[in-house]
Amino acid sequence: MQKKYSEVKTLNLPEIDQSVLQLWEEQNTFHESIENRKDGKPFVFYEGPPSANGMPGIHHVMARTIKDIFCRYKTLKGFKVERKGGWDTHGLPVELGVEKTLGITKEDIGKKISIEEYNDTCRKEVMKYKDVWDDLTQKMGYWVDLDNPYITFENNYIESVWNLLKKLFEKDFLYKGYTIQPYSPAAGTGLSSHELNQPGTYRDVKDTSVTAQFKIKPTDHPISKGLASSSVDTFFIAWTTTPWTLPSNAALAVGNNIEYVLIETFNPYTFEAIRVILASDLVGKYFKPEGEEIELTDYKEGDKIIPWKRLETFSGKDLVGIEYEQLLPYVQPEKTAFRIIPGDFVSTEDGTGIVHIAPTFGADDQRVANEAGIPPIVVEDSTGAKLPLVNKQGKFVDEVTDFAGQYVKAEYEEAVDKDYKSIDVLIAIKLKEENRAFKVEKYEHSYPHCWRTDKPILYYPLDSWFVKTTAVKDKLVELNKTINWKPESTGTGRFGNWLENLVDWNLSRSRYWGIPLPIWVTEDRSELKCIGSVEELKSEVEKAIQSGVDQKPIADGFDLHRPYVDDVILVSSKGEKMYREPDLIDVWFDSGSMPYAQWHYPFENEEIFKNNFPADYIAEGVDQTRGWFFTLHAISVMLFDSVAYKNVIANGLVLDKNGNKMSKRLGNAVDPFETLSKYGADATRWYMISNAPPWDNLKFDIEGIKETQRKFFGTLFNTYSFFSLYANIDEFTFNEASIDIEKRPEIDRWVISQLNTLIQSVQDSMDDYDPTRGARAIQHFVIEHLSNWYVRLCRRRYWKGEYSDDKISAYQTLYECLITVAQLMSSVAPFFSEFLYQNLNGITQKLDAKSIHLTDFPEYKEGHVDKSLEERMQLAQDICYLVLSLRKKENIKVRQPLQKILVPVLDSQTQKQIEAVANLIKSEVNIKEIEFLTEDNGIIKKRIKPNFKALGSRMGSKMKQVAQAIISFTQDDIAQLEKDGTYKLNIEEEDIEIQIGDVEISSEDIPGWLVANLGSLTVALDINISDQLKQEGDARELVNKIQNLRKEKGFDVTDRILLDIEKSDLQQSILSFKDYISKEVLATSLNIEETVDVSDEVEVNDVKFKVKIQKA
RNA sequence: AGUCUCGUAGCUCAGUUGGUUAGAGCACUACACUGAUAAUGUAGGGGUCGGCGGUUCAAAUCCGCCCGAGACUACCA
Repeated sequence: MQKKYSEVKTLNLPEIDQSVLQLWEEQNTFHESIENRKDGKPFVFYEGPPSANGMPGIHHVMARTIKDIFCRYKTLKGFKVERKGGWDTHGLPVELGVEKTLGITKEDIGKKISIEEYNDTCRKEVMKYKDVWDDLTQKMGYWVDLDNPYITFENNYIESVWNLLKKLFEKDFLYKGYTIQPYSPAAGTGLSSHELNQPGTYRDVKDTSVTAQFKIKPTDHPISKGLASSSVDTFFIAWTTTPWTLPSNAALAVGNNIEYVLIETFNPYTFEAIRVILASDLVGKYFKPEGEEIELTDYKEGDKIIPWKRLETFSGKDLVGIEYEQLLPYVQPEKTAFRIIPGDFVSTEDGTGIVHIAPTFGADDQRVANEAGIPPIVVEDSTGAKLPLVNKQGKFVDEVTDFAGQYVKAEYEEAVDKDYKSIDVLIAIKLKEENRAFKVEKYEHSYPHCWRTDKPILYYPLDSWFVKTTAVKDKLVELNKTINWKPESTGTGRFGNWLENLVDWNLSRSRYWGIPLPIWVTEDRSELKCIGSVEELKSEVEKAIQSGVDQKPIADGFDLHRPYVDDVILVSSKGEKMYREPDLIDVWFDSGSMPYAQWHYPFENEEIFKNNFPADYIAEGVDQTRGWFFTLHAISVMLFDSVAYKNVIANGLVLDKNGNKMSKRLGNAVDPFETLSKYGADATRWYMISNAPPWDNLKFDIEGIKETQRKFFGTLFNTYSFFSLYANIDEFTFNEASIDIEKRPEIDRWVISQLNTLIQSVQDSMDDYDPTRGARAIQHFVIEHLSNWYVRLCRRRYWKGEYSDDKISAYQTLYECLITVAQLMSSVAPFFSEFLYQNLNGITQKLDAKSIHLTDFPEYKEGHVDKSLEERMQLAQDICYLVLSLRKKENIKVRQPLQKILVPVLDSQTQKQIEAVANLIKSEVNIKEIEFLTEDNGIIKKRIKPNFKALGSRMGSKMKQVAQAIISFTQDDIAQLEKDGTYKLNIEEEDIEIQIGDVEISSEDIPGWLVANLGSLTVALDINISDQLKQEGDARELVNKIQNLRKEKGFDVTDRILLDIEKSDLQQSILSFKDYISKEVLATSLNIEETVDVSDEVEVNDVKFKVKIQKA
C-alpha cells in the first residue's frame, strides 16, 4: 500500500504546535540540532537572563522570537549554536516582592526576621514563576537549553563574579567615594545611573516651590556694610523646588558675571517693607511692570499691584563673600557658613539667579560648597558618624524640632488624609509667617522616581563603591564602533552618546539578597583586601584563625551570600581585624558577568569559555541599552580588552493596538498563553516579525495575527492541500529522477527562478539581521508567485492527462517550492514548517534529516535564475490583467472564449518575450490567438514622454518648456524623431536638440479597438463572438455547472460518471463539444434525453434544463 | 528643558543616490469567479505624503522653523 500525503481538511495551527512539540520531544530535536553540527563553526549566542519572579508578557514572545530566529537560521547554515539558558535571581525586584509577601519593610530585616531567613525566602521566591516561563519557552518554540542554565545565585556564579571584581580591584578600577547620589528611601538603596535611566523614571510632578528671603548680616564686606545699615531689611532671594532642603542651607551661589539688582518693595504676605537682591534679568518674573510706576509711599496692605523701585546694581563677583543670617537655624554648622559663593552652573533661566545651596542634598551643591570651604549642615549620631538632617528612611532627624520624624516627601507616607500638609507646605507657611517667603507657588517639573517603588528619589550623601569606567571611556567608545548595531542609530546615538558622557559606575547596594562585595577593610581603612575565589577566602580565614580570630574555617559549600560572609573576619598584614564592606553589588554586574560566570570561568571550562567569547549575537529590548548591553560591554572592555558581542538587535516596545504602553493596571496587557493557544505560535511569531522591523515599536493587534493566519498560512496550507490531493491520486512520491531544469516547461522554470531569487534575498536579509525583509519576501512569494500565479495557471496539469513528464515536472516543481519555502521560513515559523516537512519529506524521503531543523539552508543556484524569464512572465501577468480588465468592462465572462487580442510591439525583443509566454496568456484569459501589431502592419498611435532624468540636468530652467513641447508632439513629430534619432526644438528662440534617448515612446492606442494600457504596454481585445465561440462558451459553462453538481453530491474528484442531459436550446452546443465536455467532467457516457427523471436543474447562459449524473 | 528618531489612505506598512498618475495588504462598496474556496479576480471610493518656508528645472525624498508622537539625556536651583 502506497503511503499517502496527509490530507488535512482545515488548518489548525495550535493543533500543529502540539503535534510538532511532541515530535521534537520524542526525537530530542533541539539537542540533535546542536549535535548535528558538532564539527561546525560555533555561532555564539548569549541569553540575557530573565527574572522568574514575575510573569512573562507578550513582549517576551517578541524578544525571544528575535533571539530564536537567528539561532535557528545559523544552525541551518551549518553553525553549531549552543544556547545556554540563564536566570537572573538577585536584586531589588525580588527583595521588594519578598518584603511584600512577608509584610515587612527594610528596617525589619535583621530585627523581626534574620537575614538568613530573609535570604532563604528570596531564594525560593525568585524562581516562583520558573515553570510558567519554561512553559512559555516551550510553547512559543524558543529553543534554549533550560536543563543546564546558569543561575546567578549559585556559588560558582558568585565566585566567578568575585574573580572579576578582584581583577578590577587589582587594576585599580574600584574605589570608594562619598558622594551625593540618587537614593530611594522607599527601597532603601542608592540607585545607579542606569537604574535612574529606566524608562518612566522621570515624571512631571507638581511641587511647592518657595522663593525664600535670606537676610543680609552686617559685616566688613564693602557692599554688605551699606546694605545692612538701611532701616529696611535687605534680603537675597533664592528659589527652590525642594523646600525641605532649606534647613540644610549652608550657602547661596551667584554667577560671577551675572548682573544683580537691589530692589525696594513690600513682602506680599506680611506687607512689610523690604529690599531684595536678585538677577536683573529675572526682575520681570517677580515684579509687575505697573508696580514700578507706583510710589512706594502709596502702597496699602493687600494691594494687588505691589510698587517697587530699582536702587542699585552689582555684578555677582561683588556679592561673593557677603554673609547672611541662617534661614532655619535648627542645626549649627561646625564652621562658618551662610555666605555668598560663586557657582559656575548658576544661570538666569529660572528662579532668581541666586541658588540655594544644601551641600548634603545636591551634587553641584556639594562640589561648590567644598570649593568655597562651606561645611555641610550635619548632625552626629550616637557613634559620632555625621548624618544629614534627613535620615535614610526619608524623615527629618530629631534636631529639626518642628518637623522631627516627618517624611520630607508626601509620597513616602502610607496614606494621607485631606488635612495632611507636606513638609514643603509647612515650611512655606513657616517662612511666610516669619517674613522669609517672597513667593510660594506650585511648580511643575520633571523629577526622577525610583523604578521599583514609584516613589520620588532623593539626592543623598552616600558611601559607595564605584567602578572607574571613566578611565576606559575612550576604549569603550572605540570598541563600540566595531559592534554591528541593529538599528544602527541605537549604537551610534543612544549608546554612543551615553558612552561619551559616561560617569563612574556606582556598584554598591545597601541590600541583602545579592552578591556581596568581596572587600574586607581594617577599621582605620588603611588596608583593603579583595577576595577573588573561595580558595582565597579559605586561606585568608585560616590565616585569621591562626592569628587568633575566633571563627570556623570555611567549609565546602559555604554559602557566599549574606549573612554568612558578614561573619567572616580576616586579618591584615599588621594583624588587625578586617571586616567586610557591608554592601552588595549592583545586579547589573551579575548579568554583565554572564559570559564568564556562566562557565564558572576561570575556575573551570577555560576552553569552553574561549570558544564562546565574545558573542556573535545578542538581542534584547532597547531598554537594556544602559542595562545589560552596557554592563556586558563595560566588563569585557575593562578586563578583556574586547567587545562582548559583535552583533546586537535592540528591539522596540510592544504596545497595544492604539499605541499605548501595555500594563496590567490599564488592563490592555495581552496574555501570551492565550494568544499562543488561540492562534498558534507561528502566526504570532510571523505577525510580530513581518509587520514591522523589530526595532520599531510594535502596535500589537490581534486582527493582524488573524490576517497573517488567514492570508499567509492559509494560502500556504491550501497550496499544500492542493499538492497532496493530486499527488496522492497520481501516487507521486518523487521517486523518478529529478527532471533537468532545462527540460521543464517555461512556467516551472519561472517559479524555480523566482524561488532562487527568494533564497538569495532571504539569506541576504537574515545575514543582515533584518528578519522582517526576509519574512515579507517569503510571504510575497507564497501568495503572489506560488499560489496566485503558478498553481492557478498549472491546475490542469495536475488533474488532467496521463502521468507524463510534464505532470511529473509539475509535481517536482511544486514539491521543491513547498519544501524550500518551508526551510526558508523555518526559523520564523518553526512549527508549521516542520509540519510541511514531515508531511512532504515523510513520503518522499528525499532528505535524511528527521526534522526540518536538522536540514541545511537551501542552496541558491544562480543558474536557475533567469531574469529574462522573470521579465516576460511579468509581461504575461500584465497582459492578463489588461485583458481581464477589458472583459470586465465589456461584461464578457472569462469562460466565454474570444478570438484574439492585439498587442502593439515597437521592438522585436518584446514580441519574442510575449511569444514565449503566449500559451499561458491564451489559456489564462481564454483567447484563441495573440496578434502582434508592428509599425509595418498596423496603425498604432504612439505616446511620447520626456525622460526627465536624462533631460533635467541638461535643460535646467528650460525643462518645463521642453517637457511641454515634447508632450505636444504629433504622431508625425514622433515618427521624425524615431527616423532621425534627433529632433530640434525651439525654446525661447534657442535651438535645442533632443536625442531619442531623451524620451520614452510607447504605443497608446489602436484606433477602432477597445484598448487598455499599463505603463508602456497596450492591449486590444477582439470582442466579436462567433457561433463557434458561443458554442464553446456554452460548453465550458455547462462543464462548470456539472463540476459544481459533482461537488455538491460529494463525488470524488476521480469518480467517473454517466451523464444524461435534458434536451434544450443548447443541444447543438453540447453535441458539438460532446467530447470536450465528457473529458472535463469524467463522463463515460453523455446522452441528450427528451426528459430526465431528476430534479437537478442547471442554468447555462440563461437556458435552463435538467441534468442527471450518476457514478459509472 | 536639551538631544535623537519618527509623522505617507480609516488601520498596518512599502517607497528606489530628488525625476512628473505616491504604492501594497487589511477594512469598505459593487460585480465576477469557484474540483485550491475562510482563497481569488476586476472595478470603485479613500492622500494638501504633519504644517509653513527654503534649495532645485523638478521635493514624500535635501535644508530651516513650527506642531505632534516616542525614546534618550539632565543635579538643572
